[in-house]
Amino acid sequence: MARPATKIDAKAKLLEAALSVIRAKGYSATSVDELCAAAGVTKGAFFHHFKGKNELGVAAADYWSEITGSLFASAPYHNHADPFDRILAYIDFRKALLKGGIPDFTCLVGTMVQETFETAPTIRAACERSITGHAATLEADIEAAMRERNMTPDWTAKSLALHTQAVIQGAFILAKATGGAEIAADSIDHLSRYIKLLFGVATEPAKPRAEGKSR
Amino acid sequence: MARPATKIDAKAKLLEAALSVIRAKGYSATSVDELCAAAGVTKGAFFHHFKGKNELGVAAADYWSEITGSLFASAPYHNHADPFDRILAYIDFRKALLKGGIPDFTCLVGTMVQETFETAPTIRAACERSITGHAATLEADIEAAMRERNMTPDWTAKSLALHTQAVIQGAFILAKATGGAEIAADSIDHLSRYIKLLFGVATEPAKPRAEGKSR
DNA sequence: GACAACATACCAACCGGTTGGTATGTTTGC
DNA sequence: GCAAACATACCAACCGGTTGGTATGTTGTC
Repeated sequence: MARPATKIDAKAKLLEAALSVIRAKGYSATSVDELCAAAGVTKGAFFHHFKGKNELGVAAADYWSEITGSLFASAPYHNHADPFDRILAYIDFRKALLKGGIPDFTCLVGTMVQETFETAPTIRAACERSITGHAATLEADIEAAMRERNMTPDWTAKSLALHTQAVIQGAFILAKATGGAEIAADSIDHLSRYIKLLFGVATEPAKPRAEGKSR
Repeated sequence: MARPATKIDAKAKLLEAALSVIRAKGYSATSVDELCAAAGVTKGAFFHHFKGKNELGVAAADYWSEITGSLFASAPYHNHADPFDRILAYIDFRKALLKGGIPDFTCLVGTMVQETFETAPTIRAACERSITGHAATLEADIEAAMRERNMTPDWTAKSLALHTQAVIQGAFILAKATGGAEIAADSIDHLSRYIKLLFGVATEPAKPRAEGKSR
């Protein structure tokens, strides 16, 4: 057993603190001292578990992958029998997560990679793993939906899966810029509409072209 | 005439330096000293022109709006007679800008707002102005294209204009995460495809549904 | 008693910002 | 028309606080 059990482990508390503090203030603006204060541990504990701030950054990104990985793995959208329905339910799920304060629903690795892509290669790589790894879980459903319909489009399942992540990350930026989630939700609606159109599902009350004007 | 003429103004050099340094390292990680060194001026000059680092941030965002504003205003995509063609040409133009190093084609305000949305309201507001202002230039063409086709969709021109910005911002994040522009280009292709589908333009070699399986 | 898990105390470098100062206009009173 | 008064643009040196990081304990567990 070995675990002291009395305490929830300084490392875990530091990682948990990192998620909230970095999402609110960004990676560079978050100091080690502040992280320790938020976690309720001392600096000695910090440097006992991490060689330096960058290593904490990598660990935070990996921890984020774990947390979100299990959140999405156990999410109800997998219950749909049809893979296409799972894709749409996934997007609905992402939209439903846009609740609470902005730091609460935005993405840790999306925030971190913006600041570190040039200066901290190990953090950049950890963020890449997190994003592409999550996209890969979607790719399978997209591929299945394509196969089911015998589609041979000029795009790949992988690029569409990554596109969903781009839209979501971009929606977060708009939310941060405007100070609210409304525009982000609209953008995710557009993503949903796109995927329905791609797979040939009618969405609109659509009365396209009524009078002349062909194009 | 009065112009010192000998020098190009310390303020202008600082703003120019801010664009490149902040895009590469982020706002928080960029120090005033570093900015001064990159601009070739002293700290005294910095604080003569700006009350503090945050004021420089606001000025940099406004300067970014100016620079990009005139870049897009004079871009050739406006030459198309049909508003819908202008939209597609705009997106092509954005894709064509994905050249050179990542800090060279990514967005200053998209980067800055991620770090400052909670801690520096004035910078956040300046970034919002920049993004929404740019989106507004697109909105007019979208509205015109909708009117031309007598469309009454369940989305607005404004939300679609902002969605294009979300996709582009998200594409930048993917570029930063993967260390290359390829995935970003793919995502912009998806955006182009979406808009064509929305406006009822066939894009694909598309052989949707060949055998049974209706849905 | 050895070792992991912490805490305490401390440091040199760097941070944003201030200081007192100079050099060069520009304005205004006479 | 010219000099005092003021304004602008900039600079080098410096300041106190904060930074990431280290060196050295102390404590609890096997």
